[in-house]
Amino acid sequence: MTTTPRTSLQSQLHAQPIFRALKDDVVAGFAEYATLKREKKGTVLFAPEAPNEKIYIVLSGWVKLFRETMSGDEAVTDVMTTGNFFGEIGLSGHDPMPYGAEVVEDADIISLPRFLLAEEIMRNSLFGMAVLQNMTRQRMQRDMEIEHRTVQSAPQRIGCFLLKFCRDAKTSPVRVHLPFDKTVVAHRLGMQPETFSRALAKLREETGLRVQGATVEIDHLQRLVDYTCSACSSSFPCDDKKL
Amino acid sequence: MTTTPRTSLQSQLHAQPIFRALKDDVVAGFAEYATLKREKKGTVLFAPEAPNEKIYIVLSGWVKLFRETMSGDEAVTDVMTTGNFFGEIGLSGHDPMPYGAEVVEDADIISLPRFLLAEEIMRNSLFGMAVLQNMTRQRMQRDMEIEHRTVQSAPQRIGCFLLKFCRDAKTSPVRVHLPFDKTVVAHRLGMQPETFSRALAKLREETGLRVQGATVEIDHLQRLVDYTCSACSSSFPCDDKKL
DNA sequence: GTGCCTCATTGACATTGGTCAAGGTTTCTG
DNA sequence: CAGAAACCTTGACCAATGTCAATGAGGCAC
Repeated sequence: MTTTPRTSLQSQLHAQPIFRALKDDVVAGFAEYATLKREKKGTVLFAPEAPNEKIYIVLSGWVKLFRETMSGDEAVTDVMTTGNFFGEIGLSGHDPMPYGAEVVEDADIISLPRFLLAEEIMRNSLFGMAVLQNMTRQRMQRDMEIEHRTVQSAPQRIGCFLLKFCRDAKTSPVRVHLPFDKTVVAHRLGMQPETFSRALAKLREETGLRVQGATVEIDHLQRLVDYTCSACSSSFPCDDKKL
Repeated sequence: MTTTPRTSLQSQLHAQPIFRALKDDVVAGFAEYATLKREKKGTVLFAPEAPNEKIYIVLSGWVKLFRETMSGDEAVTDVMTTGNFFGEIGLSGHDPMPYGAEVVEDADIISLPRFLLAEEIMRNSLFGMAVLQNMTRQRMQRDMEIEHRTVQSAPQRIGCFLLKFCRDAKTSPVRVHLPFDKTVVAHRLGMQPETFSRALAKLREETGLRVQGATVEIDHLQRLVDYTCSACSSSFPCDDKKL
């Protein structure tokens, strides 16, 4: 709702991982066209199939990317947060977006016209390479996701999800706070909310963690790792760091 | 097994979609380092997690990309054919490959060192953009795949797979020949061979197609489309053309 | 604080797909 | 052509997940 002064916007932009290596004047140029907005939970940034000329950078909060069938079923392909960006830079012209984006937890989001990035990619191949690497990583994450949904059980997928928030903490007990609604987590993991609920209960029995609303306390990290990562190609501190 | 003369290799390279716009001398440079080999079904080009410095271009035949858990379960993320290439250009240095590649139908494959492409990307931003677009398309296909595996039933996924080979043919009846083993198709679609068998039988009842070994005759294309595409975000001639 | 609204859980049941085991078919090889 | 090997299908059974419906809990507005 609020639009911050240019200078602040510029420094926010420059702080972003993808833009960090860019020269000041380039980022300043971006800032000219950029907008920072605070978006509320539930806001749809763009619908699937809608034409869209912008790319979005998440400063805080969470945004889910999803696809939707005609019968109303939805598949969540990713949930983005601080430092992530999305919006199909590679797409030509007015092509419709292959997915939609909805804010699932109040978020600060910068948007800027796609063509600016495209221009800079053509001008600065180092930047182009960085964007390419980011896209490669996204593709790898999708591969991972396909693997998970094929070979992991529902409780294991939840375990895997929880472990992402335990990267640093090597020592149990760890306390994790679910960053968005359980319903969204469920869909993010490719299951129904009811299944999520039951699967979480099973995970609790199986690995001795405790659940209190959106807070999960993991007393025996190793037990969770053993239970979860046995059905995965990579193993625990599985660094799928996003750019 | 056979290594063809440079000149032929060069023209083969130049005929590839990604390289089409490159200058002759650049392609000639690639050809210096490239190798063309005929690979037999069953050959593993590289194992998951193995370090690998090459990228591969498929001239003919089929190659599956897959990930493997420690317990031996496997998830096929894609199956590549004529004109496709793979091999993680974005990856830095000696990083291990996030997937493995196995020939599933005798194939002619060109391989060339990854660094050549990386160099050309830095030199020629138009080429870089082409590679970026290719990677974007790959990411989009993965999104699609995630959607399919989430919202489509097994028979529908098979229907969708068959329809990919009916792009041109607008008029039933259409005859489709499965390009590789049913077992591989099954895993490509995220199901067990047994399930595939039964699901195909169901699809036959449901849409009136006929199956004879690896040959499928679709008498009522529209019926298949109706049955299949109702559970998908895009609809029939769904052009997910790969670069 | 009361009431409403959204989110979460639970139960009962249906459906789908996976697993194990056996038998059939095709293809390759000598 | 015979035999082997790989591939495919089928049956019986089971486990996992989805669906529908009802109930419960937490948070926000007034």
